[in-house]
Amino acid sequence: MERTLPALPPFSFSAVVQSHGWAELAPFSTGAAGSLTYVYRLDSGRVAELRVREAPGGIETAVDGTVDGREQDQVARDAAWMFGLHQDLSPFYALARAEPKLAQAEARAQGRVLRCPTLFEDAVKTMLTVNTSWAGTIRMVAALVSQFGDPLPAEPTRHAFPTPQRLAAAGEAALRAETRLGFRAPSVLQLARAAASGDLDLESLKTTHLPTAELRGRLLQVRGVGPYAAANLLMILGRYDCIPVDSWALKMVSNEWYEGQPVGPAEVEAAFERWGEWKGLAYWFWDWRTPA
DNA sequence: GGTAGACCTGGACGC
DNA sequence: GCGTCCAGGTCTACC
Repeated sequence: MERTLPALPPFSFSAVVQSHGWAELAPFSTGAAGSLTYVYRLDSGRVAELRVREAPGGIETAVDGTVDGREQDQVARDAAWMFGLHQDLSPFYALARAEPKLAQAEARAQGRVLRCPTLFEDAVKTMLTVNTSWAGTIRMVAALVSQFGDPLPAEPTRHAFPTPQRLAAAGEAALRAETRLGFRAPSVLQLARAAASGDLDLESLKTTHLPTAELRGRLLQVRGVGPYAAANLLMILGRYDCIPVDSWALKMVSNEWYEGQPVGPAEVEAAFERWGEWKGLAYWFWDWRTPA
């Protein structure tokens, strides 16, 4: 089944896919002609491959197999969320036009970041970016998906992202020894158990009207989510008041404004303070000087 | 409130 | 091939 979904302009399919490294993490993969595929577990329990590619003014989605009306609605809803089709970033572009380092943002339709269908999946993946190399994150996510995700019937070597219930049932020992999550295993397990039991309704945070500070506070209550991870999840939720300060951010800000001298999170915050509620986007899409 | 050290893995490096 | 060192963000104990 194929379907075209419109996006609020300006929109660029490739800008979303390339917005951060999420497209490199299972069960995403890049397909022919720049399309994006995602092994997808529908609410019905059926596992299918979702293929997304650019279409005039938006995206075209395709799902294999017979898709009933309820599944069609779910695919449209989730694809719109994943690509931020309804996001209005015009206030950010209005500010960015006056900043040479962001002057190309509107023309390139930069601003949307690729999301997973569920905040649970985004949260687990964010936890697995913590204190490791990007190669390590790719490895851990791939292991998690292949060991605990439901297989794609047409291609059983590919799997969907595991459900909270499936991960909750996995023991910490398995997550450490087999999936090699290391010290992140208890955090992932605790998050999965809270989501599976209903104690933590992560998905409701996608539509909450809570002030960002309060939302950030809730995210920080999750074990394994510190300032960096909370800011990253807030970006995914469309809240840009915080900057996900990691070692890369410290290095880039040091190079951009402090001639390579060591800086801390306070200097990173100060550098983008004037961007207010668009701070995170200004940081994310800044045209950084290449380190010497 | 601020700081130091542990957590865990994989990769780089030296021998 | 083996051992050592390092990068990476969060948590906890301690001051």
